[in-house]
Amino acid sequence: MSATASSSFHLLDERIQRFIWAEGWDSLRDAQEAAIPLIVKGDRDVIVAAATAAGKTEAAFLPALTHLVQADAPGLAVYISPLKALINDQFGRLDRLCEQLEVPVWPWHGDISASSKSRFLSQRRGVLLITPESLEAMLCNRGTAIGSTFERLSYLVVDELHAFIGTERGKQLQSLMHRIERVIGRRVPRIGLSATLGDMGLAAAFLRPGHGAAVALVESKSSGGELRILVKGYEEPRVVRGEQEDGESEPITPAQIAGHLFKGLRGSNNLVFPNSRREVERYTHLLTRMCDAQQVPNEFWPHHGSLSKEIRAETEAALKQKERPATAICTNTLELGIDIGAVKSVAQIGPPPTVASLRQRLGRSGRRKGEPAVLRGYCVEDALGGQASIADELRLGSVQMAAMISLLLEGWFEPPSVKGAHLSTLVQQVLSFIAQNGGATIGQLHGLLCAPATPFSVVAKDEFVELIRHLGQKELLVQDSSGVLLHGRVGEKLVNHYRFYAAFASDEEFRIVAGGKSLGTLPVSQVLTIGQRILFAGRTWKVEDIDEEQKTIHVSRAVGGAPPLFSGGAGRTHTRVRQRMRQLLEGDEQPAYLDEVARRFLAEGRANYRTRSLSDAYVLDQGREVLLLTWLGDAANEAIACLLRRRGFVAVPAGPGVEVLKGQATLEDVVDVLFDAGLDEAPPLDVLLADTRNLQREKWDWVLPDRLLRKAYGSQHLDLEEALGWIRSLPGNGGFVGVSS
DNA sequence: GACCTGCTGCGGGATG
Repeated sequence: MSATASSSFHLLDERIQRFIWAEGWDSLRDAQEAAIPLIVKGDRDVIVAAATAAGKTEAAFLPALTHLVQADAPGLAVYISPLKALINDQFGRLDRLCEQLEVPVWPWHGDISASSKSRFLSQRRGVLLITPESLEAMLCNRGTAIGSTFERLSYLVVDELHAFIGTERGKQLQSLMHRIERVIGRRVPRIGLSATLGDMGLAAAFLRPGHGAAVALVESKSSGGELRILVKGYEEPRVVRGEQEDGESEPITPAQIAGHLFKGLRGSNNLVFPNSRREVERYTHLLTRMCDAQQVPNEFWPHHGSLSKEIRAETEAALKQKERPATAICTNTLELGIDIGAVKSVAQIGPPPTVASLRQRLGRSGRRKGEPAVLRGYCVEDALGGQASIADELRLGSVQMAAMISLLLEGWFEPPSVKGAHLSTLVQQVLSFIAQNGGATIGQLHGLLCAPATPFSVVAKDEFVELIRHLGQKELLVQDSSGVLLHGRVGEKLVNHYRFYAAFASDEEFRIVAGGKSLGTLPVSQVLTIGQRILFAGRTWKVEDIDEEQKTIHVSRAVGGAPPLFSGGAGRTHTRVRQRMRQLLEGDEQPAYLDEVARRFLAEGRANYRTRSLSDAYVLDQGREVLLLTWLGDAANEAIACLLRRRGFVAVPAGPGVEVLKGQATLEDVVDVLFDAGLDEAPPLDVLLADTRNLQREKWDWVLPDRLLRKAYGSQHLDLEEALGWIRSLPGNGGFVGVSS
């Protein structure tokens, strides 16, 4: 490390400089160079955004540790991570450096012993590595000790900031940091570490609500290397009725795709993303069977959230070791965080959930200098003919894949959605603060959580009062004679269980056990019968017994069988993606990365788009239903559906548009009502959703009063402004109406 | 027609 090359190096403590020499690092990365002077003084909030493996952790900790060891009294830095695995990784990396500095490092999460935790509590100095849930538990259960525990706190470091923005857990994290600062009576510098973000302003506003403009921003300049892309199309033949008498017929394209993967991926490390756990099982099964059939060692390993820790660890170990090549078939469990080394290529089967997610997945490939990142895309479309749907005719899956790749190449990806009010998490934070403080007045709670520049500042005073009253009716809260709020009968029970600490809900699941050995878990919503065959961990099993008390399914090995269904929610597609899809269908651009079949899909989509005159027509008459083709994102389509429902129609968002049941009405009636909706003022969310049921999505939604539940849902899921903007921009506004059938 | 994350305090009994 030369003195002239780096000015930031000299800002670091001498012992840290010696450590860097000893490690043999030739230079500081640009993100570290820029972040050190901003962080070392410990007087401001900073976001460091850089691609994976750019040394973000060091960018935060080299200056933060310098500050800690040079302070008059021993200080404390708190590092907050979304994953336990990441805490364990970071502990390994930090502990060696910190040992030389005589700074203790304390991992703290659910798997850490109580004795280690109490040793930290007696010392209260060094670096604490913790999850939001463990921090919640600490505030909840050790309320009176919080002031002294964090007395010497100098930094709050948030890792994987992008994974928190716009989520229930992110809202919880904001509230936890805020509550700690309130107890110790001063602001603590917040350091956010993130993958590159589209909108740094949103991230800054998230890190320091109300004062985002004052957050210092460091963005790594290191540009992405070369990217090689191949997208292959596969056509699934139509199933002729009568051929499937002995049960479900298996589709044939997965075996073809697996064959291509087998040839292309063997001999190197890769990740395959088929978008669902069920498909992970399907492809792992196909690929391991191919290894068996060719009598070669297996190179394909499954990884998803329903698999046991042991099976996942086996896959991670296969990827990490260097002796033999390994490919993981996975869900987004391998998208974030844990270090699995560089992979040669990434395969994406079907369009990815979002461009942002595709980008994150590709970040795992081509990380060594001079090596390109490689993306293999696979598109499956049903053969046309007979009763093909509009989605089939327009080849929407393939068009979406091409649209998302073209946006990726332009450097665009979805900004995080930060409009959600997350009132569910407000309920949790009210209950938690009462536990911490041994009771609270309504004014105290409102001032803490809902005042300007707090995490729930969108909640008005009257709404907060309504919420607290409702929590009283539900026996979550009671008021004592002096007006202080305490936990009610139900609240007491819920707070005094460890499930309370997580802000997000989770499905109840069955354990799957074979011969006494746990294989993993399966969501409880799934219907199962004894004797049925399921695919799990890449193998076929027969269900022997279902123990509802113990929530356990006992299985034995079996041959053949249909894969089990996993429960799931709905994806959210952004308007920009839908508009690029339309642009692709209207234009004649030929993306070079499409193979012959994928090119044919695009050509067929374009031909059908023209035949139906969809450049002009936005109303498609489909007999009993009308399809309004908006080419907007899901949030706007859902808002349009709500506007029509308010006026008596049955309407649901449907891919690139909104499907409306005609009922007794005519197509012209539907269009009239649509224009009518565009003339009105934007209705408040609770009015818009007045007739809609089943809005509960988050953990505490079940205790929200109806009006606030609608507000919470609407703030997160509807884009009313965009919906009204679309209606108002329709051609002629009552004049020309495009109809196609 | 999706996916992921996380979790305490205490008491009882065994062991050094």
